[in-house]
Amino acid sequence: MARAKKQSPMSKDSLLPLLARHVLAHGLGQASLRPLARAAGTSDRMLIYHFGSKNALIADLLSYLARAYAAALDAALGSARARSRAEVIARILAQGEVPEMQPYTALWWEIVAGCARGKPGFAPAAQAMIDELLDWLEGQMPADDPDPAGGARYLLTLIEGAMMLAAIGHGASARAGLDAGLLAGGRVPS
Amino acid sequence: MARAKKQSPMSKDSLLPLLARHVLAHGLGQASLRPLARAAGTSDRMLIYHFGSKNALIADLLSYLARAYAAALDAALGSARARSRAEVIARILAQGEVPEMQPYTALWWEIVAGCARGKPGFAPAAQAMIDELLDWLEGQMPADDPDPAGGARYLLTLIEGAMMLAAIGHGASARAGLDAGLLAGGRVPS
DNA sequence: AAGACGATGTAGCACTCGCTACATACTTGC
DNA sequence: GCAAGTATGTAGCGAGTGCTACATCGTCTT
Repeated sequence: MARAKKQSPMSKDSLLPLLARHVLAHGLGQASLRPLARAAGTSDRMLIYHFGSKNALIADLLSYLARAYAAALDAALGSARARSRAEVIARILAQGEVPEMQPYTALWWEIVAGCARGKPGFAPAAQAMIDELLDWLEGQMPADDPDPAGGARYLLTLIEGAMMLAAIGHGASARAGLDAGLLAGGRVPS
Repeated sequence: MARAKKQSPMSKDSLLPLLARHVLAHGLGQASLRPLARAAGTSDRMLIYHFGSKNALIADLLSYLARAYAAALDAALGSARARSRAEVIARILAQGEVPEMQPYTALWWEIVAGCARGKPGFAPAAQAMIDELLDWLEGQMPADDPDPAGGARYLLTLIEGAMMLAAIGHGASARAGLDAGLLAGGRVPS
């Protein structure tokens, strides 16, 4: 009755971390079966065997990556409230510089592009990752913020815009925009 | 001396619009030589002949698309100043709904993903498109805006963040964020 | 012990990829 | 008219794609 059967040393659960490591390093565009299999120490045959098809593998992988991203966020970010919205932004943008987060940001735009083209499995993963970030933002909002929920979404919008501009080499515009929007204080016209 | 030689009916200039139409419809991911050639009424052989390599073709194509995007923006957008920053955002987001602009937004995220992976030719095209949008935004800023340049960059950041959230199906968060950020008027904490 | 069954390797299929070699037009300069 | 060069078609190469057929190996049940 002891269910402690040796079990195969290879399963979805043991494969996914290795596959994730590979796509974080090399991107989803290069994620074809044979390179993935090599990275996981197995064969394309086995990947199909375990996941059924490449599409299913990618969907499982994205879902795993969303969970891994959540774990990385939890591990790397504090949960103390900030004193101002500007400080919330500063914290998350500083976080974007941390080396272990950069593969996620590189991968992120491939996921967004996949969403825009309607690829299956992409939208749920993207939404899960944004949900996670939004949760963290809400927890960071200053205690005296007049609208923590709306403010968190406002900051989320700014953050993602700034990350996109940074990705294409327009980071200076993003910084100027954040300064103009956040540091203008009460003088921001509607 | 009459330079009106018949000239070949096929050249980069005549091919690029047809190639652009194809990638706008089907995405950069499906942009391999044979489908592109079919869309342009020629052969892969001829594409290589005219552009030298696929990389060069993509680079030329992205540069052409950036110019086409600028032309589409000019044609579709007015140049009258808005009365408020919120109105500027409303105009550009309404523009995003216009059918002839949607292929560009779908393509946009593939370009961003290419930038994030350092693909050659992607960053200049992305920067050109953002420069164009930024120019238009600066021209739209209200006459009484205290900081038109910074404000335009601020709005650009918000717009791109909102478009990204919309692309992944998180448009509601983006709308809530814009409302919280722009409609709060002078009560926005810094 | 025998058979069933899950796990894995090997080989390969039909296809697409970017690109090239070669042959052939067609136009142009003399 | 003829050589030269430019433009185009055909065929194919070697590599990579997702995926499958088949054989095998090992464990587990009975």
